[in-house]
Amino acid sequence: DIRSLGCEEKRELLATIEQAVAFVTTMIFQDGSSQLSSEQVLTSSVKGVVVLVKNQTDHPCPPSYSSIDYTWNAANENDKLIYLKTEWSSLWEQEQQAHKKFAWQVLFQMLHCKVPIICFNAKDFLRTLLQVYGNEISWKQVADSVVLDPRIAAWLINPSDTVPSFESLIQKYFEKPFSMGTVNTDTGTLRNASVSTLKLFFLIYLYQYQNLRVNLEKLYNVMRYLARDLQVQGLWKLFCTLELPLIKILAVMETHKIHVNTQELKKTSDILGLRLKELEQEAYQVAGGQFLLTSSSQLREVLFEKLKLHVLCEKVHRTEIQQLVSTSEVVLNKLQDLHPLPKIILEYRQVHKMKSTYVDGLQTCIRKGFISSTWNQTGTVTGRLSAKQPNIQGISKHPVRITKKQYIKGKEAEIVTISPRTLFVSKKGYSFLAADFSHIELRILADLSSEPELLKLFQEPETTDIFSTVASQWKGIPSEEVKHADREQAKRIVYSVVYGAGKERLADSLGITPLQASQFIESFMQKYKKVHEFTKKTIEQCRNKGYVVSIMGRKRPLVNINAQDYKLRTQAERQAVNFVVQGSAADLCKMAMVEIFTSVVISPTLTARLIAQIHDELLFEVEDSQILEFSALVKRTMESLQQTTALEVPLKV
DNA sequence: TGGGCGACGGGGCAC
DNA sequence: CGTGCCCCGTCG
Ligand SMILES: [Mg+2]
Repeated sequence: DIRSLGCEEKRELLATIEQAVAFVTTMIFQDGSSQLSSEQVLTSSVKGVVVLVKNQTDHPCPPSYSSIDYTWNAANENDKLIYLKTEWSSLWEQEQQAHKKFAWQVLFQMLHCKVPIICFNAKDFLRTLLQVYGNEISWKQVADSVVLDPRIAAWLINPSDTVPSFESLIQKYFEKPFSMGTVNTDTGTLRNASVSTLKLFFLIYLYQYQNLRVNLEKLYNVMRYLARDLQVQGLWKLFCTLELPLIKILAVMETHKIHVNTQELKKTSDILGLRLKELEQEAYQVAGGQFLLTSSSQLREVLFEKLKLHVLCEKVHRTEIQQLVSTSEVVLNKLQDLHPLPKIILEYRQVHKMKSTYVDGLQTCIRKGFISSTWNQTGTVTGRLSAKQPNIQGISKHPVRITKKQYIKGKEAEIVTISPRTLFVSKKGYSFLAADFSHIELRILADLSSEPELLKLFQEPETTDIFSTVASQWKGIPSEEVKHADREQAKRIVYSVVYGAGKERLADSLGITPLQASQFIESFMQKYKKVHEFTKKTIEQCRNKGYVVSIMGRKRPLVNINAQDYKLRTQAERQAVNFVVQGSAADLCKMAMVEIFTSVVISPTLTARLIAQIHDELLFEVEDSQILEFSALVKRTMESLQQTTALEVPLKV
């Protein structure tokens, strides 16, 4: 505990840190738990930080473990365990001030000496440091830290393993038979602790910390094995150059708060609520009774048992598991001419979705007028990011129009449009800047398949809009005559066919017959032969290796690729094709994030902050005076990834 | 008997 | 067709 150290001891400690070969660290929460105890990390507030300082051992690991320009060291009784308190009862006292200052000195040195910091859920650790020392430091100061996160390593090795826990990693890597020879120090360190002179009531705390020491030593060893595994699987570079730098980017992003227009939020919630009440009454009238409009099972009863609407309609969708007649949008659209109820339900659903998810749902995420999403780096199988509370990647784009009778009588207009994205407002003197890759997945597909027709479209400068051009070629009409609907149809056909949509699915999404859809699929395969070859080749490679690989070497194992079961096998085939394209797009967007972050950190003047990543789009908050300079930098950086990754096709932002 | 809780299914938004 | 998050209702 640094609070018990004298002046000389503090100096010694800083010297030890300078000599360290690694740090293994975790936050300690108010309830005594650490980041290693499974989940529940955000519920309890942070009490302090424990750091295991790894020192050079007399017996370094055998060379087989040190092939990454780094020597992994066996557990050693010289390893030091430090406790840094980060929470202070009152900063009025000089003593506490001094402790806080010294704690930061220790952490600052750790973060800047380029010695790896191993931390399970490193993002939460970095974010907490930024929050605790927010007044003293700039976010740019965490930029050159070297953090290793075992959870991310494990996820890269097996992205299907949804959030591996510390315990499961121990099981998998540490308690393997072959690890027995190298690691046997856990009970040793416990016994070596000479605690007999300490007062009794300290024993329990000491035991806790010794237990923690054991676990941190284990974590260090787990990271050793993971590092080896990453190297063997060719994932080490991806880990070091893309996923690790992303940790701090996400940590910094989580410390940034976005302002929300709470007054507008409240107002729209009320308007939507009134409209829902109206629709509810209309629905009860035409249905001839009350029922829960939000309940699909009750609606099913009304539509198909009471009114028997489905018998007048052939080929209605059924639900996936229970194989009941679906009440989904597609089905309700088909029923519209038979009865007034489906139309009412459709509007009710739209308004209810808007209110519950985007307005009231957003409201629950607001703290003091601001929101900040939690970003999950290991939440997808394709390498994408995910966000929650709020899911800022899923905010509706399309506005909803509400016709209102009387809200504030006569004062307001009859029709109001509600678009959730306008509820987010930038700081005064700043603007939001969005930069998105244009048709990134299609470009990647063109590159991976080397399809000449597709490549040509992207390489020719006269192609202003890819899907309009595809539509004009498709329908054999001049590009000026391509309508919005034609473009949308072309877009749907392209993405549907590429990812293996069946004729029924495509028919539903286009509102055509399955026969027409199957003809579309056929002629698409005919026109873009190399795309079809690419999908076949991808599936074949997956069958042989058991996994597929993205542009940057990200892997997705698909055991079902050789399954007997037709449904499982074909699903794996579609997942394989989708992964290569979606995963590669995720690679590129992450690379853009890392490069732009680095540029801003280096710049003494740029202050732009990343607000969100929406898969192929980066959203920033930029000082108004820097918009021109920064947007040029962003565009240049993103587009030059073509050269970085040696793509045949240009990237457009 | 009834409320709280988690798992699950259906539905719908994003890319 | 793929990848997510989140709403709601149902059920045990
Ligand atoms: Mg785009």
